[in-house]
Amino acid sequence: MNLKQLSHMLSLSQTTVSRALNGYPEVSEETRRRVMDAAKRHGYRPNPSARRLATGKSGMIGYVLPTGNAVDIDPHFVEFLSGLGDYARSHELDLVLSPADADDEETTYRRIVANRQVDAVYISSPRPADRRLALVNTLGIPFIVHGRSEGFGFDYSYLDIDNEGAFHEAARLLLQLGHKRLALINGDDRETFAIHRERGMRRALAASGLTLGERHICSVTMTEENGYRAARRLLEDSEPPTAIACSSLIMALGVVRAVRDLGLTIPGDLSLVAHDDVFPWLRPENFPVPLSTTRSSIRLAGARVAERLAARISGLEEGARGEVWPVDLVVRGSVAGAPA
Amino acid sequence: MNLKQLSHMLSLSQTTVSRALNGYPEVSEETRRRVMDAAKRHGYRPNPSARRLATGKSGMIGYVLPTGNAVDIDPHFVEFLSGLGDYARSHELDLVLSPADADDEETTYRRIVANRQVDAVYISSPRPADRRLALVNTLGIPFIVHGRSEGFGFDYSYLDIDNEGAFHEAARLLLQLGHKRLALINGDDRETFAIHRERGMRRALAASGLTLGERHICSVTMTEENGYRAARRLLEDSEPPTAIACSSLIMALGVVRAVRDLGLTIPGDLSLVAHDDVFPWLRPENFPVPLSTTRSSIRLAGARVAERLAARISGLEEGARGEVWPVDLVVRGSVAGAPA
DNA sequence: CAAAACAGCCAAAGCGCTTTGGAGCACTCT
DNA sequence: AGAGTGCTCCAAAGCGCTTTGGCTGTTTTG
Repeated sequence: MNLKQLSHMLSLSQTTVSRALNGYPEVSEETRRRVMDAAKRHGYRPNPSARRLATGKSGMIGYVLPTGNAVDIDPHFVEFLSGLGDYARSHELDLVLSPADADDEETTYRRIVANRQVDAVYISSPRPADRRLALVNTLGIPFIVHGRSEGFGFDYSYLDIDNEGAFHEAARLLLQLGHKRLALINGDDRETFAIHRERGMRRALAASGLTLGERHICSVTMTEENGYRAARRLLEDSEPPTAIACSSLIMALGVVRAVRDLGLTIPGDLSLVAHDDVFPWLRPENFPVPLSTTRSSIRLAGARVAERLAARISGLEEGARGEVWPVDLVVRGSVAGAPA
Repeated sequence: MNLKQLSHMLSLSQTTVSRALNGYPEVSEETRRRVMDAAKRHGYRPNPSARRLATGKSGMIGYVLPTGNAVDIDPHFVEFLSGLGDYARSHELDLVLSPADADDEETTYRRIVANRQVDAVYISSPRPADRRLALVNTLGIPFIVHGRSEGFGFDYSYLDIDNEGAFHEAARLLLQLGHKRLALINGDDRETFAIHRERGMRRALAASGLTLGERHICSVTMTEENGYRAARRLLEDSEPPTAIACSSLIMALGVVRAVRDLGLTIPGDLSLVAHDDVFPWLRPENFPVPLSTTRSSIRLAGARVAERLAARISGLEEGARGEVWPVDLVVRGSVAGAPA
C-alpha cells in the first residue's frame, strides 16, 4: 500500500493525502479525518526510503563507534544504550552505529553527514578541544555531547554530570573524617570527565591547605587489573594514602583485591569511595565492605540524550544548551575516620 | 556531485556511468576506466538514499534491541559489538539498533523488514523454539543467529560455541580431581546456551554414575549479586558442593565473595570454574585465586557474525549454515583435588 | 553474403515520497 | 461589478539512483 494507491482509493491527489497525513494546514479537517482514517484502516506506512530521498531526513540518530584491535568499547556504553533505547523505543527512533577506525573517525563523520544517514549524532567521552566536536560543528549536523569539552570558539549542546562537584564532595567527606593523605585513581586523564574529577578533588584539598601529590594520582583505563595495580603502587609507597577516590566500580574491584593482598582492611586502613555509573550487574552495596559512591545513572543520561536529540531534530530544542546533573554522594561502610 | 553531473561531464549517459561503476559487463574496459577515474577524481559517492529507493537495499545490518524498565542489556553485548565493529569498519557496513519493547519485539521486526531498513539482521540469546527465528524466517530477511535455537521445521544459519562440550569438559576435570558433589550456577535457563551447559555437565556426571541434584543447580540472570546468593545457598546446604561451575565471570565474582564470607577458601574447600567470554576489564587470571575458565572470545564471534552477514547479503553465503566453535578449557589455581 | 549474434551505448521509466506553483471556488470588500 | 482574499485541492516537478528495452554499428556464422 503506497501513497499512490491510497490517494487513488480516496479519489484525492497524492499531494493532499501527503499533506493530510503530515499535518499541513492546507487541508480541510474533514478531508484530513477521512485520509487519516483510511490510512489507518489500510495500514499505510510511508516508505522511509522514499521519504528520505525527498526530504533528506532519515529519522535516525547516529553514533560513530571507535573500533580497532587495541580499542575496547567501554562497558558503560551498554548502559547508556539501554537508556537511549528506553526513550527511542517509544518514538520509533533508531540508532545507527557506524564503526570507525579509532585513529580516523573524521572520515566516518564526513561520510554519515554527506550521506545524510542520520539526522543527528551524539558524541561521548569527549576530550578538551575534542576534534570531533569541531568537526560536527562545521559539518552542521545537530549533535549533543555526552560529557563536556573545553576550549572552543563556539558553544554546543551537552549533557554532563557534575564530576567536579562529585569528587569535591567525596574528598570533602574524607577530609572531614580526618584523612590527610588522599589519592585518586582516575580514568584516562585525556578525557574531560577525569580532568574535572581531579579538579574537584584538588579544590577540596586546597580548601584544607592540602595538595594531591604526584605520587597520589593515577590515570589509567578503567579495568579491574589497572585498579589493582594502581592501588598496589599507592599502598606500597612509603607514604601510603589513607583514603582513595576511584573513578569506577570496576577499578574499585581491583582496589579491594589489592587491599586484601596486602593484608589491609577497609575501612580500617583505607577508606574508599568510587564513582558508580549504576550497573545492574555490579552494585556497590554488595562489595565485601559496602562501597561509598558518587552515583549517577548513566542509563538515565542515555534516555535524556535521546530525548534531547529528538527534540533537536524536530526543532523543539535550539541553540547550544548545556545541562549538568548533580551527583549523589552515597555513604556506606567503606569510609571511616583516618587511622591514628 | 551526483550521477547526472558526472555523466554529463563525461559525455556519457547515466546508465553507462552507473553500470561502469557497479561492474556490469555491458561497458567497455576503456570506458569503465575513464568513469572510475573521473569518479575518484571528483570524489563522487552515490547517494545511498537514492540507491536505496531504487534497489531496496540499504547496506546496513540490523539488530532489534530489547528494552524496557525491567530489561538490562547484557554487558556481553558490548563485546560482541566490538567484534562486529572490527569487521564492519573496514567494509563501511553500519549497524542499525532498533529498540523494541521486550514484550513485543515482533512489531519492530515487522517494521524494519517492511521498511527495508536493513538488509540482514542477527539475533542473539535465542531460546528453544524462539519466536523471533520463526518470524524472521517467514519474513524472509537474511539472518544469522548468535547462539542456537531448537525445535523448528526449518534450518537456519547460526554461529554458536560448544557450550555443552565446554561444560562437559569442565565437569570432567572436576570429577577427575575426585569431586563428587558438583553444582552449577547457570544463566537464565530459558536460553539455549544455559540448557546446553547444563546438558554437558549432566552428561559428564552421568558418565561417572553421578547426577546433578535439584539443590545443586541454580538459574539466574548473571549479576554479581545473584552469583553471591546462589553460592551462599549452595554452600550453606547440608550437603554443600565441593566444586562449582559458573556461567559467567561476573557471577564468579559473587561466588568468590560468598566463599570468603563463609570463611572458606578456594580451592581448598571449593573448586571453581567459570565461563569466560573474555572481557578486557575483568580477567580470570586476576581473580584473588586465578580462575579456571572455559574460554571463548565473544568479540571474535561478533566479527565472524558480521563477516557472515556481509557474505549473506552479497550472496556469497547461502542456505542454512551452522558453525560451532570449540571452547578452550583453561586451568588455573581455582581447582584442586576434592577435600577429604 | 544475408542473417544472426554481439558489444557498447542511450533514453526513459521507474522507486514512493514531498513540495512548488498554481487553479477553482465562494466570499468579502470597494 | 470587479478586484481581492482565503480556503481546498491538484498536476507535475523534483530527490538521485537502477534497470528495462532498444538502438547502433561491428563481428561472427551458416
